[in-house]
Amino acid sequence: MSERYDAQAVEARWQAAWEEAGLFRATLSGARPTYYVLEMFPYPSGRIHMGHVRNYTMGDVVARYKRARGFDVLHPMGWDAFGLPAENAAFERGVHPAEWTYGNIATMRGQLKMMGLSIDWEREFATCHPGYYAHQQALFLDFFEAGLVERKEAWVNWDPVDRTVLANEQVVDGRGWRSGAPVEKRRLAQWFLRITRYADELLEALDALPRWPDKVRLMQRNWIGRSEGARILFPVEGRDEALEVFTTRPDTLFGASFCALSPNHPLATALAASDPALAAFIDECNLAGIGERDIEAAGKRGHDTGLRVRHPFAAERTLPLYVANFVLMDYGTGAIFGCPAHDQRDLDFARSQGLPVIPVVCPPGEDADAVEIGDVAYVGDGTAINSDFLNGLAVEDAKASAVAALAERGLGGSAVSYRLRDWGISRQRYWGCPIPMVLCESCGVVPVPREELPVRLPEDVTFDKPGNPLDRHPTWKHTTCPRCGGAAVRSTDTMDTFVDSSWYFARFCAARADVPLPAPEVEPWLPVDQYIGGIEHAVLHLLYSRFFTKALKLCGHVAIEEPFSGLFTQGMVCHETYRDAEGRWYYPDEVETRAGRLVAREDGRPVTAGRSEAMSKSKRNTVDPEAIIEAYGADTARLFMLSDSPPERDLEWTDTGVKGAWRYVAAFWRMVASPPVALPPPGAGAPAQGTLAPPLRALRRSIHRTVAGVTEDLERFRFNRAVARVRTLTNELSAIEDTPGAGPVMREGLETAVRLLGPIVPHLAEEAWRCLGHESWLAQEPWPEPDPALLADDVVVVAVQVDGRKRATISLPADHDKAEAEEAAMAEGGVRRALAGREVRKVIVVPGRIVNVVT
RNA sequence: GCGGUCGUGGCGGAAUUGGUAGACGCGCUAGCCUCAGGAGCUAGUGGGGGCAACCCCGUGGAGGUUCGAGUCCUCUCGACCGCACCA
Repeated sequence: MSERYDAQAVEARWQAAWEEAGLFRATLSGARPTYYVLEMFPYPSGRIHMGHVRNYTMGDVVARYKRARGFDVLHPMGWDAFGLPAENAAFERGVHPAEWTYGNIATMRGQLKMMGLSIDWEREFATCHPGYYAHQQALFLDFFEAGLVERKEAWVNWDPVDRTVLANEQVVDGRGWRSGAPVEKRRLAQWFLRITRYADELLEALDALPRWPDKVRLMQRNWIGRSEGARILFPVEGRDEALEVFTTRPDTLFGASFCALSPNHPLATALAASDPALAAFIDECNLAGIGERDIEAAGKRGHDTGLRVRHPFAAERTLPLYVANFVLMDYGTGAIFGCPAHDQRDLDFARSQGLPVIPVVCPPGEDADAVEIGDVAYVGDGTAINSDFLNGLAVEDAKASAVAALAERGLGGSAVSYRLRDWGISRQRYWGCPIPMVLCESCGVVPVPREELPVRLPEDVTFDKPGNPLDRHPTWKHTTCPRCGGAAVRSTDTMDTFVDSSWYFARFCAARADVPLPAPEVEPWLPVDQYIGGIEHAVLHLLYSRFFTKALKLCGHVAIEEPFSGLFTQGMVCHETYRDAEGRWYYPDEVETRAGRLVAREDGRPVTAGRSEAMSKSKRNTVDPEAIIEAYGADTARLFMLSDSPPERDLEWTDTGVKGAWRYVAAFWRMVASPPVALPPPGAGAPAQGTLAPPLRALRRSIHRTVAGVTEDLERFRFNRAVARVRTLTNELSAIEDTPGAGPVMREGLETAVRLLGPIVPHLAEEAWRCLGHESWLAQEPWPEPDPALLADDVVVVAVQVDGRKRATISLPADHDKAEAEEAAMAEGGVRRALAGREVRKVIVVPGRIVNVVT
């Protein structure tokens, strides 16, 4: 008996050998087709987690599989290395963000290498390195020149204690996450990328991404939120201006009973200057929490400006103009007309203000005179009533007529509005890519000359005070204006880290090039053939990358339309949670079972197991990948990651499941190291089917069917099924009898299984390949091809039903006809018994599938 | 509220896409073996009935279409996810 499989030694040996041989270097042979597989690169938080293991295992399976299929494969890795946690570490522990980040990268690189990933490490980069962000600044200038960059005032979350702008996710219950101070809405000058310019393109191109999950495309569609409607002008009484409003329901215009402005609408601001009560109301709205819950709690409130606007279709009709808390400034025009009868929000507001409710759409089949609106607005289809020239028209026709009439009067026309807003990329932080712009008192906004790039982050910064270290650095921001030569200041904003991740996929094609994206190196690889990552990036990262690709194309950097032609979103890795009576969380390795009860390992206090949830530090339900790899080896971890659940679904991490994966690894090794039958030497070729005994013939068919099945499963990302198939084959091989001819079949079976396992458990497979007497790299061996002649059985088993219930199975030649099947079915005892005393009315025969006898 | 996904043994899941439900694995049961290991081997394992051959029930629930439904349709219950005053 051979000794136990020593995963750690085997894995370390092959990892070193692969690296030394440079097997995974991505090269453009020109002769083979290219394939670019990419997993979302990690944030260097400190250590890899199980989500990374799952993500990178899947990507590695694809990379190794495609290599075996004859592709030149690009499979790179890098680091999404800018971001706030590095600054928090600096603030809390006094370590410089760069030092913290590069230290984490070193640790995590080592951990990833332990996984045996077939990555081209020569292309590795970190986005915080000037060699990367220098090019990002150049791209920013290109975008600026192309008119895609804009500096404008925007409402932001301002933390008055930390003196910084906060992202929405850093505002918890209306307070800054670190200072705890109530966040204010402030208007500040910010840098924006004009993603809205591409709103329609980004929307329409979703249809050209068939290899993206429907769910993601739908989420992006909703995020862009295109809606068609009308722009309407309401002349303001006593003022020489008109209020512009966007609506999707111009057909309900005759039901209007008020207009309302957002608290931040310019007209509201202007009116507030001479109306202290209004000013107070607006302040109140801006101070109120920005969370939806807060708004819900506040209810619909408004302040009557005293102004009245004229109805565009009936000059004699005027409507009150309010400022209302529920009107959003960043959607449409920041002002609405309210038709309470057919919009729930307007109805709520109208009821609270005592405004009239005029039904103007009659639901189908109802009497126009009897239409009444209670507490629920009618938003459905119907026929226009109480609407002058629109009366009798269906909703869609009424919309068209209303728009035409508005255009005729010069009081509006059709319009499209989007939920998508321009991308504010300014962050008042240190650890990010500096925005290469200078602000000059006389010249305004001036780009930094290209020869001065990169604008480097200063290293001598302090984090002991709140606010932006770049802004308070003694010298860094002071510079001269590139245009007039006068004193000027640099923009002290850095870029949102989503900018960094919006083009890294392209940079991997030419990671060290001295221009951002040299076409000869970049074009053969792009777009990414298969992108893999978490669903949490369904909108932002993936939408920004799509926008960036269009912008890069506009500026001549790439020729592609879309960054990722295939996208796969994997599920999360979950684990049970453990808490004691006081609500304290415990890590899985801090609890154990004693006398059938879960207790804390340390003090034996009882612990209850809660539901399985996504692994997170806060719930302490994480399992450290490195510990698993040290205990069982990377192959076991990889196998488990793939085998227990479909990849798009959440995976429940269980210790027993991991042990099961380990058992398979060890058992497979045992079978290869000491096979149950003697193997002929390698290279003898496939055994001749005709000479074999029936069980060996069947086994060979099974081998070739497994190849076909696993191939299809891998192509379709059904890794769990692929694993199940190889396990089935392994079970069959281990049951082989020592009969004449068994040796060659066993060799064929083992070699096939090893090749099929290559992408999944690469170290075990490589070791087994050598053990079987080969001297080549399994990692470079071609994928097996099934023999088509062996895919079809010569005998098939067909179920026989009587009135739809299975009564027997019959064996038939594979090429049987209907009559044959019917005859065999009728002869079957179970069928005859079930038919006793009944009259056969019909027999349905689907050859190879089923016989159904109907009585 | 709007949009979406999903409900299959004790558990994770499979089912040639309308054709033998429960592959593969975990767990469990019984037995064997042993240099007592993170073992290994054999058999069994949806529920119920029967000595047995077999029979009945069974894919969240209720209907429907069909020779035939886990799969399609309608309603319903439940879980999860995304968006959320988007005019």
